[in-house]
Amino acid sequence: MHSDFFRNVYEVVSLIPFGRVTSYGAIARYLGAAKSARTVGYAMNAAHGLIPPIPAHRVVNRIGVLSGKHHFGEPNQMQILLESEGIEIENDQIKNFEKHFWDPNQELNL
DNA sequence: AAGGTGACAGTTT
DNA sequence: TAAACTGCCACCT
Repeated sequence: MHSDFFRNVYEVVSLIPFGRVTSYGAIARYLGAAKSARTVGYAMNAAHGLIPPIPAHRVVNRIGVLSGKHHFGEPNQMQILLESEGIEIENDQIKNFEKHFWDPNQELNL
C-alpha cells in the first residue's frame, strides 16, 4: 500500500497500551527518524479506514494537546475516546500527561 | 521534476 | 513566561 515508514508508524501506534498515550516525536525517534515527527502526523492523516484500525487517538503532540482532534469525524471524538480509557482532558489538553505518557523507546526498548 | 504542505519540535525573540 | 520563527523530511500535486 504505502511506504514502509507508514507501516512502521501504524505498527508502533498499534502497540500503545490501553489508557496510555505517546507523541509524534517519540514515534519518529523510535523509527530512527527523529526529525520526521510531522510526517508521523501525516501518516495518521492517512490512517483513517485502514485495517486493522489503529488507536490514532492515543497519539498527541509533545505537550499533550489533542492537535489532531479536528481530523476525527466529530471534533470531540478524540477526546471522548481518550476519556473512555480513563484519561482526563481539559480544554484539549491531557491532564497529567507525563503520567499517561508511553515512550516506545523506553517501554519497548528494542 | 520541482515546489508546496503539515495530526511536530526545538530555538530564538 | 509566552509568542514567533525556523528546520525538517516524507508525502502530495
